[in-house]
Amino acid sequence: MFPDAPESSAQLLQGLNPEQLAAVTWPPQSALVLAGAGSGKTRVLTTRIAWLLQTRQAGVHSIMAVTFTNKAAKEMQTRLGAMIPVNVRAMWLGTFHGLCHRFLRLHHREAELPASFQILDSGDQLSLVKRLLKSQNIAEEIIAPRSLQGFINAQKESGLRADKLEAPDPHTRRMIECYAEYDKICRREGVVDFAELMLRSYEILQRNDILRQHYQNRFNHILVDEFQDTNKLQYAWLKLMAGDSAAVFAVGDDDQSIYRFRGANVGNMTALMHEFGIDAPIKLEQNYRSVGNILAAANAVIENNDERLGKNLRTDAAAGDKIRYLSAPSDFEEAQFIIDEAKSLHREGWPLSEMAVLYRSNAQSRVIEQALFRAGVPYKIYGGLRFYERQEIKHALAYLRLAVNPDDDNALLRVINMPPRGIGARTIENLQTASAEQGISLWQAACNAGAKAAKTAAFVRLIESLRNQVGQLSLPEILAGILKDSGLIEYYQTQKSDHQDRLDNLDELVNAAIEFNPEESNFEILPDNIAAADPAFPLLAFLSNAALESGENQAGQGEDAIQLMTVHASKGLEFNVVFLTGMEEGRFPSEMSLAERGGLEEERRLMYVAITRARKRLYISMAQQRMLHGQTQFGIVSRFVEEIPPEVLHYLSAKKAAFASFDTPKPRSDIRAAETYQAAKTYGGFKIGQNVRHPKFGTGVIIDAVDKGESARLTINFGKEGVKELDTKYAKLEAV
DNA sequence: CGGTTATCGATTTTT
DNA sequence: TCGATAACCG
Repeated sequence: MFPDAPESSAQLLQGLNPEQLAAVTWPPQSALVLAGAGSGKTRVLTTRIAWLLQTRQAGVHSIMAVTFTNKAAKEMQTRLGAMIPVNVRAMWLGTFHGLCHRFLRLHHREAELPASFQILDSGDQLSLVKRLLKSQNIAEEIIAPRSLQGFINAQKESGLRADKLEAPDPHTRRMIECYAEYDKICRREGVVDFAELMLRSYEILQRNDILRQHYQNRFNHILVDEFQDTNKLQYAWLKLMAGDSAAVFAVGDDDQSIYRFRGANVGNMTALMHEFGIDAPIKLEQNYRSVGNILAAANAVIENNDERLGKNLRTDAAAGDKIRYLSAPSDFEEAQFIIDEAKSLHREGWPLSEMAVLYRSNAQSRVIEQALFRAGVPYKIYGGLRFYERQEIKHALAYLRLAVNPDDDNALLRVINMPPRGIGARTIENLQTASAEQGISLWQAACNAGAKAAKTAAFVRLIESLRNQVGQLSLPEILAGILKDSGLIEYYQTQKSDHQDRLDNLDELVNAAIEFNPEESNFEILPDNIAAADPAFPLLAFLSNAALESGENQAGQGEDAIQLMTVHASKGLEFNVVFLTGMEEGRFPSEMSLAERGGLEEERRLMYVAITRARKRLYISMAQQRMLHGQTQFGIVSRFVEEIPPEVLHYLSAKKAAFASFDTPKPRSDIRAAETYQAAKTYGGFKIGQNVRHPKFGTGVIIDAVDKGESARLTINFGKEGVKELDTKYAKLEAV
């Protein structure tokens, strides 16, 4: 089946540098590959799999490859397919959650789950939590739904069930009780949240010797991408899957660990080394992406972090352009600058799609977006609400879920009165009381109540007839049918606003159903897979897919547009031109992160990620004045900019611009002009928003002032030195 | 029941 | 500022 092994494997390894070659052809032992940004990480990972297969050291069935995102999994799959003729689908290649899902479908009996179990996405999870709090009569002020949701997920991701938890205080005790109740509801309704997919799989492996041994025998090679992002539970799961014999080949970069806030544990990297007998990591330090000056900046910034495994990127590329830095008078002018620059680069022939505007938080995108819109420059924003999160899509899917499992209370509540069919809060409350009293699902309660309540009975009939179609009609037929029969389409047609978008999305959903191929989903198609024989199989597969896939694989591609996204969202991407915006103390590094232990270092890693996205040209900008949350905020330049060696920076009219704006404030064309003017009042010769220098504290910005006649009391933000209150009578302040 | 007003709060996010 | 969510009234 394979071409002659030695020859073709030489071809496979062609063009790898010595570090990469060492990693790819590492003996069948565990390894940690420290792969810097742009060092060919994905290539190493995929080539190693291809090499293992081609040299027959491993068969497809004995390899597991894990990623975090569907995108990364898909990319590995395609790249692997291009390298070597192999049935990649037979391999366990996918996301942590995708593989756990597959595992639970295969072993749903051991997992004590119904064959038709459904996956809750975070929105579903939140509504379940809210429902639970209401039923327990716990006010939102006592326990916020989101905090309970976070609590439950955090516990699950540490591998802890409610009965294992100890309460240090009464408040936590209530949370633990809610956690226990939450799991009970999930079991009753046959639903599983994201963290549960992992935890349940882990527990089965732990408790079931036969299964554990089966998988430990099966997988000889476990390859993990973005290992620095794994959480405690994922690491424990990997350990169980690996057992004593499998070689874990983990690729990651501790300098790009930016997801601690959602449970990622960089400590897993050193833990892996200790527990899997790895003496030293393999370092990939040759960077193939960025020009010298950009790399120098990245290295210089990240060197300020203490807790590192140690790694320094190098490149053969020329120094290239210097990093262009602009201190703009306002967010408005910062945006304008970016647009002018992007337009001129575009005229020079750079595609817009090769330019990215990065910001720390989503709220910062608005100014830039508006400016782009006015200038007529096409742009694409990442990170809006996803296709499968839209309400009309969730409504439609809820009907499908009821078709598969009517006991899914979440789904029932979502659509029992959507479109409005006269079943109001009162009726629903009655159903909920009945369900709680008799320990039955809302659906069963609705069936019982049918005789008395005509409207409820009509809904029950609607769902019944839907259920009868399962196995009779095809998935798209069922979907299109229920959209019509339920009145959902008609409802949106009669709505005044944003109806067309929603109708288009529903059409899109039907299209997705037509094109959906269950065999390509997360299910492993095996002759003995009971799920695959179920008449509801296409529906189940489609729904699982919708929950696990964000669904913006091909959305809006084609047009040449500037890419707007948060720094987080940019991880893993690269662009010829990057505009790194909003580089102000308090925004980046974010004020909130400074309060957390290790927060500053994580922000710095984020900065490192941002810088290393750029191939050829990097712009860094800050706004001395920014409109945020309806208020004008004054800021000074981020300490991270000051960590960049001056010799790789090129200053663009920074100080001139600063003076110009405050000495001669020009009326701005938008409504905010009035507020801009207010900042021009002087206090002891200084103005709010002005930059000043203090002999001891350095440079700062005046954020507030109280006039005291002769002198003034100024509140000044000195960045690293903190916020000080100084009197102009005593403090030696000079304007900058 | 369903639309309208008031209130709150606000990094980062994948599955 | 703006958006989501909750109480409120017709």
